[in-house]
Amino acid sequence: MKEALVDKRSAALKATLALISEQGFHGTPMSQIAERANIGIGTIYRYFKNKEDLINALYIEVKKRMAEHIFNHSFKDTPVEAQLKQYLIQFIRFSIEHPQELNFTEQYENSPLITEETRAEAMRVLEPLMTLFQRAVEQRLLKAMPIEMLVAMLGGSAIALAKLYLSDQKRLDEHTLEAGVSAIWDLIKK
Amino acid sequence: MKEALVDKRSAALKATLALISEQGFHGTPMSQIAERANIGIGTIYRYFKNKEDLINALYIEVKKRMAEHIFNHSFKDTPVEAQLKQYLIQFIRFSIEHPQELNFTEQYENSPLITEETRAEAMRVLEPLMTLFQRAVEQRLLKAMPIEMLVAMLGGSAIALAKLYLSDQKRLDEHTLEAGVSAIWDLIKK
DNA sequence: GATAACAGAATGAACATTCATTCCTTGTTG
DNA sequence: CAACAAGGAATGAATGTTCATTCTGTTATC
Repeated sequence: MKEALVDKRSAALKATLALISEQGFHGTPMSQIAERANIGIGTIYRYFKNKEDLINALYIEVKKRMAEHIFNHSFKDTPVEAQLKQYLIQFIRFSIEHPQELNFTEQYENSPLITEETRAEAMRVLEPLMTLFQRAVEQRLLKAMPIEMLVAMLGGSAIALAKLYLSDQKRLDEHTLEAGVSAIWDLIKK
Repeated sequence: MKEALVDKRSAALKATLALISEQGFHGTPMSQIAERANIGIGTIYRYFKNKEDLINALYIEVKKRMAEHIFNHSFKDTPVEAQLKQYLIQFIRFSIEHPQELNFTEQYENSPLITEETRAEAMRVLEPLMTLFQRAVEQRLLKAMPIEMLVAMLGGSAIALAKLYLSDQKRLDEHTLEAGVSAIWDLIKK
């Protein structure tokens, strides 16, 4: 029965996400994950080598879901500026609609648990964004500085914006969101 | 003997900072902290109620040191734009010269260990920055959006910039730093 | 010699992981 | 079709380790 296999594995991942986003890595024992997922502790070890492996798999999965959302909800072949703004808006929307995901990834990326390899793997799912940046550079739309610097600052401010509207669960209306995204464009545009 | 008291207490804090910034909270047992600080485990408990208290105290101390650096290395009563840019430059300088501090605070701020109260306390040390923002608003220099949003995005991009130059320990020359800071000003300026 | 500082061994709780056992599905045989 | 195997999936109690905290004895200071 293939069904159950997929079921239990993803139940474990789902429980892990919910618990870690609230309690952190070390606040959430495997026993609690099993309980929340309605599976046995041993079952988790059928699908993941150990706790580290579980968390890593979750991280990659979440990153993929995020990237998928962003790129699937944006029209293609739009002028660079409009395209990038769409990406930003979709990223922030996703983050606000999926607080656990943002919480978890931020925790993990800022912890020493994450490996360079995993970081690189996560970078890879953002490839369309990097391609867009290349286009922007070719069209001389961006400030004259190292591209990683522009990407880093853009990412940092977008995440900060999303986090702000998660903590104060102030409503982020469409207009304010657009204003924020425009500001971020000003950050990188020539 | 007040001397030794200060000595051992700060030795504990120093060791905690170094170890946690490399190994994370849960990768660093109290025993290791004691060893590194050349003190007994029991001694740590003379100065801190428990591990949580130790980490919290360290966090506040680091934040204070950071704020002190920023505000002491900036001239006062300068026009808003120049003043803010100075703050940003000093923040990034401090972060690059004190990688452990940035690592540690980022870890802590993104973990569920930190309390709202501690967050508020940390905010308080940045009071001069908030005052400057108020001045900027009065002079209508900033984009028309909630001030917390501007602060958040500014902080996010500055931290991202500092982190970038920590990971790739690429040299961040004066010129590039200025360019980055100028970009961040564009992010918030009207 | 009294008081405070210090040290590190002892304690006990918590936890990740293992593994012997049970359960369930599917296939096989008469 | 009923009875029965076989094999993989699932389980959770048991294990061994790690670690925060406490306790007890020692050393320094006045």
